[in-house]
Parts: sequence; structure tokens; C-alpha cells
Amino acid sequence: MDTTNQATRPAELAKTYDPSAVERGLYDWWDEQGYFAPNDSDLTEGRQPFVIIMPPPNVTGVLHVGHALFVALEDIMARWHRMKGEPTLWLPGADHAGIAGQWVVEKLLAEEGLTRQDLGREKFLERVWGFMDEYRPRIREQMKLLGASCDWSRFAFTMDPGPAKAVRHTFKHLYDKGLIYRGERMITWCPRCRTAISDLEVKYREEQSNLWYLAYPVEGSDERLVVATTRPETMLGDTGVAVHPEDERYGHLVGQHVRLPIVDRLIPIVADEHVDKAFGTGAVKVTPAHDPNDFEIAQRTGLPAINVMNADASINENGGEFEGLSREAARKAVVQRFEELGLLEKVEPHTHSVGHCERCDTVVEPMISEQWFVKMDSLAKPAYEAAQDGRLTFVPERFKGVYDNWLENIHDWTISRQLWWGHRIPIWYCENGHVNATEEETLDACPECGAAVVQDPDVLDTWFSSGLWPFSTLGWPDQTLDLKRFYPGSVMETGYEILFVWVARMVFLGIEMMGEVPFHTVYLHGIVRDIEGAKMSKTKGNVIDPTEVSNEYGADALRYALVTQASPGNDSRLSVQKVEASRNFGNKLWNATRFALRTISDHEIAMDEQCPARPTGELALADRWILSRLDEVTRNSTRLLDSYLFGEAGRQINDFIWSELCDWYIEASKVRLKDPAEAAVVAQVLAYTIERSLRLLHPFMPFITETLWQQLPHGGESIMVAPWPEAVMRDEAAERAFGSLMELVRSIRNVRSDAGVEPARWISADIHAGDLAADFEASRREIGFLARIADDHLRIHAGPAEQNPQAMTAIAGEVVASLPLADMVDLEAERARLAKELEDATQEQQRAEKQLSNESFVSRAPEHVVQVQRERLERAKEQVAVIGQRLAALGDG
RNA sequence: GGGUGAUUAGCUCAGUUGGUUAGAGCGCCACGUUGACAUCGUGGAGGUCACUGGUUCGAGUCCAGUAUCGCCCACCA
Repeated sequence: MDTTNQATRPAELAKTYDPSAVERGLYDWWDEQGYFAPNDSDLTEGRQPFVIIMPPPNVTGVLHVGHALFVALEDIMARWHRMKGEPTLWLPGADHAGIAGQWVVEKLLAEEGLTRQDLGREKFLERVWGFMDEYRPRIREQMKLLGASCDWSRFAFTMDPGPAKAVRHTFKHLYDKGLIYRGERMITWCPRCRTAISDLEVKYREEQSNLWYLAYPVEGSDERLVVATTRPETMLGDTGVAVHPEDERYGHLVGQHVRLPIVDRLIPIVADEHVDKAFGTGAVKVTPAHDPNDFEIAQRTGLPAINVMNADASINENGGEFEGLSREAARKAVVQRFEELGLLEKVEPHTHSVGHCERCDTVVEPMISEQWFVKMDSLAKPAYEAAQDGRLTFVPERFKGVYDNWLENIHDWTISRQLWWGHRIPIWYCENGHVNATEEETLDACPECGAAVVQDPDVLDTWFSSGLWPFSTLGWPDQTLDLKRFYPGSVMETGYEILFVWVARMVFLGIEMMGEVPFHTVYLHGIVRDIEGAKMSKTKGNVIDPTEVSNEYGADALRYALVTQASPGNDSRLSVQKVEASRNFGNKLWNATRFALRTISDHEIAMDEQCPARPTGELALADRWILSRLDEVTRNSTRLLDSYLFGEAGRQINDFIWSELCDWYIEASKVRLKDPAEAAVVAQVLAYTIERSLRLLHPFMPFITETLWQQLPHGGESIMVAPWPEAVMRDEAAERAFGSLMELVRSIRNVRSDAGVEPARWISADIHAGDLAADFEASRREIGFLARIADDHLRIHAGPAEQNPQAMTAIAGEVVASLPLADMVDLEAERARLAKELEDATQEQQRAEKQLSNESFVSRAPEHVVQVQRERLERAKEQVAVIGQRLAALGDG
């Protein structure tokens, strides 16, 4: 018996749950106790750790509600595994966000009327660092507010020296292996950011435009070859016209030339399979420098490429009279010139999808440019294999197909960016043409010839460093203890929208650099939308700010709302009303505990090590029932958590607490508290049940559960380190008997309500309970209390019903209550009501009979299913008989 | 074009391995402060589980197809 905690228990709980009062201060206390770090002695003993590396939020502002979802999900996993006794590491971090980070600071500069070029590289980077240093702590504070139980002592930032070294090490490794190369290719260029971006950073949008039909005069003939284009301005860079090799309309022209209007260039007509005979005129202008398909046609047919654009997409010196014009102005001007020359055949409206920069939404431009690439073939293969042989699994499973498909059709990865903010490419050039990759931060002289060196000015794609995250955060490339203990990790939890851009890259880089898949499970969550289903955005003004909402309703409520409304891999819709409903659940739990504590504090609670001991001895039906139900919800929630069905687990725990513990057990217990011996049992059952329920709920709602747990008799220091409960047994007899009791009480309440009996009025009842009579007799006070039946007017029988014409009938399966309501009974209405009941019961009987008369059902269905039908039939028959008797007793009126 | 998800109560969504009468929250109607909780309780109304066909003794659940909406990938001169 341990009662030491009772003495130190804080003052009585407030009447109403106040989330902000509950949550204040608790987090720091947990942190100070060191609960967030994996238990070192457990690790030393070689216990298998549970490891989640947090997807590092971009340091580009404050957290949104999507971040709150991932914090909630990952915290549930971390807290659950910790309670299961596994040394748990949830490693937090933040991402420098390359192009996005630079963009945010550039926007701030723009407000001062400055550009990054005005500042110069060094000063600009100082500004970015200033921004990062200001916002990283804010993000950390927000995550703490949400209750994230991650290990802050291991917090990592992608630009920290460790991860930076990992980046250089990896780059050099891949470079030396020939997997990183530099080349002139068609890439996607953002004219606003003035950098190459990868195809995954382009977002396509359907836009209304025109198809312009331009006529090119065929040289040495009166013919005109008409081409259809959505981009007339690029004709300045045309180096050919292509037609399909089997297009009889143009067969005679292949090999001839057209004179390109305005620029007056003679360009050949070529044949290429890529051309679609049915589109436009069947003839395509070829602009190898500004269209990926044209680039390929040019490669196949040997056409040259002429770049007509500057880095900002304005027309360059190759554009002749149009030099200096923007893309848009050049388009108008070119079209106008064609019109003047009588070469504009026609203009048709045309809808097509246009690529935009993911960051700044500027229309991107295909350009030929010299960039660094990662060769993907040999890296993708083992990443693909890992998903096939089960070393890597997905939740939900369907994402495996998406992942496979991407890896099967992979293109080389453009990793260089013409940005300033990010990891500088660790390549140094010397004046004698030597190119050196280095793991060191700087290189003084060329290792080959000793000449002076300059570093490549570009930086790496931000996902290059992110791809190393599962091990660069653990000290790699140094062989640290953390790396040994925590690599490979367990679960990668992140949004499905970054499956390719991040998850796949972690997998292949993990396999390449570490020789092992970085995690065995990928859990993917969806997007949190507003209640209309729209994505939240500042411009739409439909953003739900997690900090604001948790200040009002509590982080517990926000977490609970986010998790229970979402299912794996699916988008969800959040409204403040849902958070409010979750807060109300907190209030319910709060008050149930408050009620229980009154009784608990009047009694000595038997303890079993950490927690109130399971009640034994003389238990009432209600006690046995709630214990059995507790075991059931324990079993279910464990199974559901094990299957990553967090929302369903949370809902079931809620259902148990609210509908079973509060609505039935606590209500039924009230009448028992007058008896001191019974009160002691109730106190023990309440202490045990609530304490265990709090533990089940703790991963979902950490703050309120800790607060209430501290009020209850307990052994350990914190619910965070209390063991995860295990189910003990199932008491089927108690579940059946109490279930029947509940049904009866509901039925009596229903009858009372129908008959208009005032809720406060105590009535009489004759209950015919059959083989449950003994159970009901033992629970007569509870029945009387719950259904408002006066104890001295409550008779429970095992035998057949005594017929009283002046009574109404409540039916609950085979249990029947006769309620002599005297003046309240409207015989006509009662006859009608019972006739309806009889009809329902008869139908029920017929359904069961039909099932059982089906020979294939009886012979093929499993025995227990058939047995259920037999019992169902028996019950229905009894009901029909009883209702028939009642109707007979009422007479014909 | 390829892939994939959704379609269940007025709204937002659950429904795990096929098994009795399909659930929750919010909203709605009626009643109500009994020893926690009005952020509450009791009772009630409300569903052809998108449609068609199939498998099965049995389908919201499995299979095929159709429709509508959404997302991803590719293409879009």
C-alpha cells in the first residue's frame, strides 16, 4: 500500500477544465525530468530502440496546422513506444529550405526596396542567417506548446556544421563514383529566382491562351508551311520545322528549307516521329533551346540550338530587333509583325498547362544550361528493391505503387541551384582546368598543380541535405554512438506530397551511404484542409493557427481533433468546432475524475507497484462489467496503435470513457456510495479504471492526462513513464448481464418518455428477467436509480409476467418490465405501441427463422455464427410471446 | 493518356480479418440541474452505404464495370 502521494496531492480540481492552466508549466517539467531523451541504461542493455527522425519544418515562418498534425501523430508514436518500455528517440530539427528560405528573405528585402544583388552574397547570407536564428526558436516553442516529446538536446539544423560535413562527404563520394556529373542539359529555369529547379519543383496549371498559326515561306517555292504554336516569341530561336515522316501532306517538303520570317534565317524541314499529325497543322516549329521536346528532336535530327533568352527570360542579342523585350512583350511584338507581314494565318483560343515555380509562382522557362546532376539509375534500383522485398513498407500500402512507379521512370536529378542560400557545391576549379571535389569546407590550392582555386558558385538543392537526414543528424560521417544505436530508425512519418522529393531520396541515399534502408515503415498523412475542403492559405484567409487554437481550447484538444478526424494517407477537414468538441471531451474526463476523487480520497486505495491494484473480492455486476470493458478497450487500442490506426484508437478510448465509464458505470455507482463497504469497492474500481484510461489516452492528450494522473493514487513520477496497460481478461457473463441491464433501463426510459411521465417521478415496476433475475436482483438499486423506480415498488422475477392491464411494457430482449403507471396509461396508445413492438419482434423472428432454414447457411457458416442466429431466434420467440400476452391482458379496449 | 483516392444521416467523417438491427461528432426536435460535468444529461427524428453486375450461405466491406468529384505522374507545337 502506497499512500505517500495522497499527502502531496494538490488542492481540489477546479469545476471546469481550463486547458491553458493545465498545460502551463508541465512541458518544462517533463523536459527537466529528462523523459524526452532515450533511456541510456536501457540502450546499454541493448534494448531495441524506437526511432523517429522528425521531418524538419522549413524555417520560413511560423508553424501551420499541418505541422500540428505531424507533431500529434509522431508524438503519439513516441509516447506510446516510450510507455511500452522501448528506449525512444524522436529527433527534432529544422530545414534551411534553400530556395524557399532565400525567397522569404528576398521578399523582406523587397519591402525595403532592396534586392539580394544590392547587398551582395556575403551580406545577404548574413540577413538570411539572422532570419533563421530568429525563427528557429519560434518553431521550437510552438512545438513545445503542442506537447512534442522530442529530444531537444539532439536538435539539428540542416546548415549546422555536422549535416554540412555530411553533405560534402556524400557529394564527394558520389562524384568519385561517377554518380555526380556536370553537363549541359535542358533544365527548368525560374526567371524570377534565376536558378535551375528540378522537375518536382514545377507546378502545372491549366491556362487560357491562344494557338497562333504562323506561316513560314518555303524557300524556292510559293508554298507556305504553317505551324501552330502557343509560344510565338520563341520562333526567334527556331532552327527547323518538323513534320511526321508518314504525313503525305508534307512528304515532298522534307529536306527542303523555309525562310524564317523576321530573322530571315534559312532552316530545314525535318521528319520526326514525335510529331502528332492530328494536332494543329501537323507541322511543328522546332526551338531546341526553349522546349524540351524540341531539344530532343534537335538531338535526333542534328539541328542546332539558338538561345534567345537571358536569365530573366527577356530576349537576348540573338533576338535581333526584339532584344531587351520581356517574354510577354516579345510575344505581342512578334505576333504583330507576323500580322503586318501577312503571315499570321489564324489565332485559335487554346487551353494548356503552364509550369510555375513552386516557390514564387513565376512561369518557368525551359532552358539549356550547364548544371550538376545525380545519375539515378544505379541508385534507384536498390531503393526499388527494398520496397519489393519488404525491408520498406508503406502505411497506407497503396503508396508503394506510387513510389515504385516513380523510381521505375526516374530522371537524373538536377542538384545545382543558382542561389546563395544553401550548401555550397564542394567543387573547386583551378586556372589549369582541374576540378576537385572536397570534403573539407575550404581548399587553399589545387591538389594537382598547386594553382589558386575558386569554388563553384552554386548551391545544392535543399533536398540533397534532407536526403541524408536519417543519419546526418546522428553525427555521420563520424562513427558516433548515436549513429550505431539509432540507425536505421523505425518510422518515417510525413506528408504524402513529399514522397518522391524526400522519402525516396532518403531511401536511396541511406542505402548508398549507410548500406541500409533508413527506416522500415513510411507512414504518410494527408493535407489538413478547411471545412469547405479548400487548402488553407493566408491569401484566402481560411488559416487555422495552431497556436491561437491551442491557446483557447488547449493543445490536447487540437491534437485530438486532428488525429481522430484523419485516417492514414487521406486529407481531412478541420474546423474550430471540432477542436471545441475535443475540448469538451477533456472537460468530461476532467469532471469524471473530479467526481471519482471525492470517493477515492475517502478510502485507502490498494496499490500494485506503479498503480492502483486491480479490484478483487466481492465485485458487483457493474464492477465486473466495467473491468471487462476496460480490458476490451485496452486490447483494441493496442491493436489499433500497432496498425497505425491512431484515429480509430483515439475514438475507441473516447467512447469507452464517455459512453461506458461516465454514462453507465459512474451513474450506476452513485447509488452505491451510500453503503460504506460498496463505496470502498467503487473507489478501488474508479481509481483503477480511470488511472488506466488516462494511460491509454496519454499519447493523444498528454497534458490533461498527466494533470489528472498526478491527482490519482500513483507510484511513478509521471504518466509519461508509466507502463502501457495490458488487457487482463474478458468477463463475458458480466458483459451479457450488464448489457441486458443497460438495454432494459433504456427501454424503461423510452417508455416513460413516450408516456409523458415526468422525469422526477418515481414509478413501480415488475421486471421479468429470466435467468438474469439473480444478477438483476443484486443490481436492484442501480436499476431503480437509473430508471427511477422506487425501491419498494421494484419487483424482479424469474418467472412469467404477472398481467396488469393498467401497465405499460418495456422490452429489452428477453427481459420485460411491466410498469403500472395507473393514471398515466393511455390504453389505446399502449395497444398501438405494443402492436408495433409485436410487429418488429415478429419480423425479427422471421429473419432468424429464414436464416436458420437456409441449409447452406447452417452447413457452411461457422458454428459460432449459426449459434448467434439460434440465440437470436430464441430471444425473438420469447419477445413475441411476451408481447402477445401483454396485448391479450390489455384486452380489446 | 497512366495511376490512385473518394462517394455511408442535414454537415464533417469512422466503420480493422465479410457475420445479429450500419456508428460518432456537430446540427435538429422534446424534456431535464438526481451526489462530477449545461463545455452536461435523458429520449427522439434522420441512411436504397453513388449506380450496375458478379463472387459468397451471407457484401457498406471482396471482384469487375459505370458515373461524379479530387489528387499524383506523364504529355500538351
